[in-house]
Amino acid sequence: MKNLLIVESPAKSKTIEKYLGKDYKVLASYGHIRDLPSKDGSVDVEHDFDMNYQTSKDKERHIKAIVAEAKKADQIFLATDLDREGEAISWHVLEELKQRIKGFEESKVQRIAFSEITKKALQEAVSTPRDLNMSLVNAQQARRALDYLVGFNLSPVLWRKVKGGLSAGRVQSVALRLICDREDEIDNFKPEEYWSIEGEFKTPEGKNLKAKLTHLEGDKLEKFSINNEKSAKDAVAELEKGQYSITDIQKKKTRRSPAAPFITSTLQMEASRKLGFGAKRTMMAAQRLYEQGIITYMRTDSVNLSADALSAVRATIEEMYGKDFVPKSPNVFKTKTQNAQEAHEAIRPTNMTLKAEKLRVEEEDQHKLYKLIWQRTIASQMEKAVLDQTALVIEDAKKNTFRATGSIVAFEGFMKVYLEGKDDEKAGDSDDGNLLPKVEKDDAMDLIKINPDQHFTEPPPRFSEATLVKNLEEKGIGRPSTYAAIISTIQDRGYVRQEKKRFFPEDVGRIVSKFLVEHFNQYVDYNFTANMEETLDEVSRGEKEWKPMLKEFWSPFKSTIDHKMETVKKSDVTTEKTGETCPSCNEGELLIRLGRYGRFKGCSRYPECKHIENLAGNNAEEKMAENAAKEPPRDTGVQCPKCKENQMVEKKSRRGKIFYACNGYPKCQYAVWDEPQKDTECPSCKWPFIMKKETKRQGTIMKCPECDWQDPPKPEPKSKKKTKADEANDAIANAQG
DNA sequence: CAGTGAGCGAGCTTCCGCTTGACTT
Repeated sequence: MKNLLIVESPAKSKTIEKYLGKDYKVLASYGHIRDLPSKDGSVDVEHDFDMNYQTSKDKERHIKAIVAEAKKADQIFLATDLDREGEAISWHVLEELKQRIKGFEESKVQRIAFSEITKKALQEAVSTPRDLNMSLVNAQQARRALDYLVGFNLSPVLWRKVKGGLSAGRVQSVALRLICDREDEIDNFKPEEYWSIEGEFKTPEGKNLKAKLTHLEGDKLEKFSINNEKSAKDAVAELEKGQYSITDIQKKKTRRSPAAPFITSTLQMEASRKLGFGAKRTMMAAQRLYEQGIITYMRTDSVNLSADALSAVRATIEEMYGKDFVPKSPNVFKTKTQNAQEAHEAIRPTNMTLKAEKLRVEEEDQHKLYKLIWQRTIASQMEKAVLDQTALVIEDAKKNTFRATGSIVAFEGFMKVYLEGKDDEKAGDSDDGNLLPKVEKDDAMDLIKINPDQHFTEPPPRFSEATLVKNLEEKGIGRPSTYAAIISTIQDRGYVRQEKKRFFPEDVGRIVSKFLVEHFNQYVDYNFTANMEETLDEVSRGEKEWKPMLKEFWSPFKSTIDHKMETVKKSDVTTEKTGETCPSCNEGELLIRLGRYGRFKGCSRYPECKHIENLAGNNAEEKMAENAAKEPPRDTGVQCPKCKENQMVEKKSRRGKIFYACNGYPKCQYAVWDEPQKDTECPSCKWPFIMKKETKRQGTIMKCPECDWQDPPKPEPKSKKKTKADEANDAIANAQG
């Protein structure tokens, strides 16, 4: 009796084989084994959306291994992940087996699923197999087809209407839109002035206390109640007259709950906030930890811990921190992700007793990340923290009211181990650890000083990798396995760049996003994916057929594509009129155009008039320098004889011809056609270098760029040597003479 | 003679989600 079990990941297969024993052979599919090839026609829209799947070259090895074992096996268990993609992978595996094995008995194939890798869960899964859920598979096929159709029809529109090499897609275009919309908000933001007023007091015991003004003559202050310097000064004058005392001491207990254990998105966010890792770096380190069996699977959207893990975590908490830190019943978390598939557990250490200090891994990144995961997992199952919050109310007879707040931690709870980081927090937002001096009700408070403080409202912050992923996830856009890839794509296309870990849109990005929003609004709408998922759910429940769903999407989409291809003019998308007259020729109009290095101003009469201006705020020069730095030109080691500042370097002309020019271009424009030779001098005119030239007739020759000197010397000028034509002419002349 | 663009128009680009590879002396 031989059983074959197929999972997606090879790291998983090893563990499972160990648990199931000798009767089971466990192989990995290494993800999807077939896919739509990246070319036109992979979804045949003419023939009822026929899907032309192909196995890829690099998966062939794994497929062959599965086929070989499948021939020998009595029973085959398809044990891929229990989500939509997993169901489809199982189906693709089955389809390949049927195609490659003659007389394959489909009856020996069964589908199983488990949500944790323990002996018990595995044995239970194997004893309760089911059939493939074709509705779920079809929902995946519909998703796959739709993504392909959007991407492979929208991208060519960009090539035609903006420029080549660009791309658009259900996910990346929304990510880009988020960044561009945010930039528009920042551009249109008008700062508003507001003032806050702080009072500095002395308590009867002589301690200083700062408190915020909350009421002015009985009126509650709102953010913009005091919005100019005069009102602030008037208020200060009024407040300085008062006699203040403590009129109320308010105490309350608040509880704070721990954050849920990590899922892919929160792991990426916290690693970014606390360790400064980018999404890619985080996932690399996590992958290594996973492969070594140190943590559970790192691409997940489930916040659940398995039952075994829960009891292990609770035991560890009790052992390390005592009974008081273990809640009566386990903390339960609800997913905040739209469209969560929950095929795996949350990300956690596989062995809670392995503390970060004892972890033996080579990479520092893995070490730091593991510590974070360990702490977060432990904290998630610890008791709530208890904070004692106190507010002191200080008032005068005219009901001018100040308030000072402070809190002390009465019980640390989970905060002993781990506190979640925050994005874009403003200083002074929290009163944690702010200790208040001892006072009694009715104590007189001597006013020392009133401090008015001018503020301006600030625009919303630009996205970081962490906040972008968070936003996408909340909208159900993208998956744990693709967050890092999305970030790479929008940067690789030149749509956005990162500066100090914040996303800034580039000119091309803004143009593309604006174009898509204007002409393909419903396909880059923030709710497009959510709507798609709703319909896919109907498909997976068997309430809707997948091909009619595709048809409903495709017909209006295709006609929009065709219509826009015909009617939208490229010039309307990429150029902008300024109404200014060209200062060089006084004839043409200045236009803002999109170039290789972003937008610039140029004359409409190009190429007759070559007037050009850099656009303010455009970092074209930077990008040109960056480009040059990528492929540093080959240095000849010869100093430029004109400016005597820079070296002569090898360059390529627009037509691809090699020449040699001063590296100080465009400041110094000295250039020659042939390669300058180091440590040479023209023996004739003493020019600081001579050049090496390859010729067909004479082979290699040396020559001076300034005078006629060359070695070997020039052959006799042609005019003195008679050509055949000359001889003929002579002959005619002789005959006539 | 290169650091931004037009148009002539070859032939090229592109999606999202699963997963980890590695030419061998």
